[in-house]
Amino acid sequence: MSFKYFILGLLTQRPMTGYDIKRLLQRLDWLIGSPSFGSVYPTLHALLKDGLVSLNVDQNNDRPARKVYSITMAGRRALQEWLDRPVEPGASLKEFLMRLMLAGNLSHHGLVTYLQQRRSEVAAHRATLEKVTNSKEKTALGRKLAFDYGLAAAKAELAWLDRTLEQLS
Amino acid sequence: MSFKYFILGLLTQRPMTGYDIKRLLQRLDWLIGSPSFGSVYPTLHALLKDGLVSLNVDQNNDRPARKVYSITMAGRRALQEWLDRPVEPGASLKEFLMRLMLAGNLSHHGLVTYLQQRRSEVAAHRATLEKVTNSKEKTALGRKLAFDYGLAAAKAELAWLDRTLEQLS
DNA sequence: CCCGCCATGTAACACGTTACATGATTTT
DNA sequence: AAAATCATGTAACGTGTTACATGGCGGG
Repeated sequence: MSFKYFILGLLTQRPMTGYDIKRLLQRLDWLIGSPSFGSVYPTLHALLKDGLVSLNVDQNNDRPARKVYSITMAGRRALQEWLDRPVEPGASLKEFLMRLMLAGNLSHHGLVTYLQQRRSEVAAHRATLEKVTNSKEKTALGRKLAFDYGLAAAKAELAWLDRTLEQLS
Repeated sequence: MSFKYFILGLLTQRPMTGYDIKRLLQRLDWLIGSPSFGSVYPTLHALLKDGLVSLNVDQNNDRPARKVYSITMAGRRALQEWLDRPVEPGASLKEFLMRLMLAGNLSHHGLVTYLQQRRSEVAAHRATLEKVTNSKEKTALGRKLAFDYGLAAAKAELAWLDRTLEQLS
C-alpha cells in the first residue's frame, strides 16, 4: 500500500480525522490522486491496529463523534524507515510527489539526495526518448505525439529539478 | 478496465501475441505504465470472449504455439465508441497519454478537440495551483515543493499543447 | 551447461472504487 | 424546505500484481 505511508506522513503535520485527510487529499487530486472514503477509513483502521497511529475520540457535544488520529513513536519510526528506503527505479511520478510532499520529514541532505536520484532517472528516461525520437523509423502519429510529449515533460522536469536543487544550496 | 481498450487499440496497428503486447508496453513503462503478464493474458482472453479480437494459432514449427490476436470489426466499433466517449474531467495523465497514443484512430478534428479539451483542464489546474502558490499562507516545505512542481509541469504541458495544436493546423 | 529470452497460463493476494447505510449541522 | 457539508463505516466488486508452473531455443 502506498497511500498508507503517505497518510501516515500527513499525520506528522497535525492530528486529523479520516474526513480531514480525505479533504486534504482531495485538493491534491490532480497532483497525486486521492483515495476514496472507502479506502481512507480502512487504512486508518489498519494503521491503528499496527500501532502506528493512536486514536482519541472527540465526543464533547457534536453528535458524529470525530475520531482524531495522531501518529505514534512507532509510526514515526515506520515512516522514517519508509522514507529512507531507496525508491525502486521506475517509480511513478505519483510516488515521487508523495515522498516530495513529505520532505519536511527529511534532512536537507536527504532531500537533496532524493532529488538527485530523481534527476538521474529522468535524465536516463530523456536519453531513451531522444534516441527513439531521433531514429527515423516510420512511426505512427499517436506514438510520435506521445513520445514528443514525454520528451517535453522530461525536459521540463529536469529544468525544475536543477532550479530547485540550486535553490536548496 | 482501462488497459483493455488500450490493448485493443494497439491491435489496430498490427496483430500481436500477448508477449508482443507486453514487450511493446514495456517500452512505454515510464510514460504509461505497463501491466504484467498476469494481466495481459487474461485481458486478451476477455477481449476474445467478447468477440472484440480474433485468434489464430501459429503452430508451424516452433513449439510454444504463438497465439496471434487480431482486432475484429466489433472490436473496432467498441474502440471507436471508447475513443468518442468524452474523457471524464480529472482523468489522469496516464489516461490522456493512452488515448493520445491511439491518435491514429481519430480524425484530425477529433484529435484537435481532444487536445483542446485537455488544454482547458490543464489551464484550470494551473489557475488553481497559482492561487494556492500566491497566497502567502505558511506552507510546509514539502507542500510548497510539490505545488511548485505541479505548476511547472502544468506550464510545460500547456506550452506543449499549444505548440502541438499549432503544428496540427 | 547455464542463462536469458521467447511464450503461455493460473491462483492468491493487494489495493482501491462504488454503492450503500446512517445521521447531524450549516448554508441557501 | 432542500441541499450541501460534516462524519463514519461496510460489502461487493474491479483491476492489477506476485508468485508459481511449464517448456523450447539460442548464445556465451
